[in-house]
Amino acid sequence: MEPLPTNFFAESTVSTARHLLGAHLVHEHPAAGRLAGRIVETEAYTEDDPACHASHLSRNPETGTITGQGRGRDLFAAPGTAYVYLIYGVHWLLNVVTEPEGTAGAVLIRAVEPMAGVDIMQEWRSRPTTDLTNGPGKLTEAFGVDDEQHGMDLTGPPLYLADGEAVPDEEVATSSRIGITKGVERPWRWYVTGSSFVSKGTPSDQK
DNA sequence: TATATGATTGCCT
DNA sequence: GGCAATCATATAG
Repeated sequence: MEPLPTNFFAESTVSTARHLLGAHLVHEHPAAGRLAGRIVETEAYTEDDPACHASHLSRNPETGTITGQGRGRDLFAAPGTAYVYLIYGVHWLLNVVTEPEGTAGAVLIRAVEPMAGVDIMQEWRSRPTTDLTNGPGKLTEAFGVDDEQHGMDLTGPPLYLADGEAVPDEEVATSSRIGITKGVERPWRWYVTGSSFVSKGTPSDQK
């Protein structure tokens, strides 16, 4: 199980999100040891996407200067960089920055299937196994991820993405993204059908 | 400067 | 099913 290389994340955000299904999220935690899970749900956010944190920013192609302030600036970082942010003042969400440096984009890791360190995850979350990592805010708690990991390179330890068995198209479904109010029509959520670790959210284009 | 909102979750009725 | 938690950032004034 090898770490995914930087160029894996340099391709388009949308295809990266699709191909991240089946890959592994690994955290070699300094205190708790090795935590790992198989990715079963992702979402894509791109530079021209109204739902993206970088949507209100712009970049001068000549100078590379980014106009505007805030966390979205970090979406222009090098591919494979961790983008971790606080949502609702309560939960941390983990993204992987995509596209070449200077172009904004990221894939949100929404759900994983626990593979290693389940006992630790259970200790930290005190919930049933199937409710440990089946949501973006849940898996960061289970993996011990917060703003300490923001900006880290995810192509090597301690926190990284590793290859896994590819998920065939027959086992992959798409939908609109969950919990957003802008860019609702874009079908940029991918998940593994039949996995009991996919999040329970409702796609934003549904009632 | 002030107010509203969000890539969510879990507890309460 | 309803809603509070809790804060960074966006947007209004």
